[in-house]
Amino acid sequence: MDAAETQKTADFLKALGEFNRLSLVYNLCRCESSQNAMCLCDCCSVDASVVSRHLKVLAERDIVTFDKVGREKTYRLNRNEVATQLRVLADLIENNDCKRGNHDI
Amino acid sequence: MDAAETQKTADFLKALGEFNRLSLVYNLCRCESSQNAMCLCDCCSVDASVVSRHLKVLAERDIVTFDKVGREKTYRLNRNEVATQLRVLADLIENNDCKRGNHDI
DNA sequence: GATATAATTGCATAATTGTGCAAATATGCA
DNA sequence: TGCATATTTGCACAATTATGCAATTATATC
Repeated sequence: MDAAETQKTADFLKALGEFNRLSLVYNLCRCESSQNAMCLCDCCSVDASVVSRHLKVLAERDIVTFDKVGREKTYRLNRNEVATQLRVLADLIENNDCKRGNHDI
Repeated sequence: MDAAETQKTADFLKALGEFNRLSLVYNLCRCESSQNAMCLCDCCSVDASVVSRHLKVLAERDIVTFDKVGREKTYRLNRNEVATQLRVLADLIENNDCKRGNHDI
């Protein structure tokens, strides 16, 4: 587990580990279809600019993906990728194989 | 998913989502036996007081547990609990059941 | 009791992060 | 072109967080 890999995992967890961002993730989780940012604003009582910035952080960590449709951006949760990352970490911790250079995350 | 539950999950992820704390977790992950804080200092190049504070944060979120042995505290990773929390979150996200009041985390 | 080691705490500080507001940008539509 | 809506960005500021150092507490050993 080199430092760069540790940092990357920490960044992923940190992106999820903020109340409003996690609320956005849960909100997207409820939606089958993509949602635009304005719609997502409803779930947290913060300014649209704040939602924009939080979504940017989530996108940087590949937690969400967006499509640009006209003047809107529609976001969707990368369910499988996020779930996989969490499970790989869970396995790593539970199976005591941190000592192996596990870079499959 | 009420706000308190969301906050709790965010706090758990935030505790893991910091480089030195995650390094401590990986370090404990490698150890079968408990490790005292001084030993853990070796894995991150920060002051002992910083390690002490990080371990406190991890303990507050039940990520690690400690025993007091003489003047030392020996820490161990709560492997199963941490892995379970991560997997519950993974399932929640993957299975699109955020809408249910899943409080089993 | 004196001394050494482990760990914590108080304090100051630097760095990061979250936030709101106003302005700017981008796009759609009349 | 002019206006409305969606989103981002610049800026300032508040809040939080990470950190190191020095002092303190707790405990073991001489």
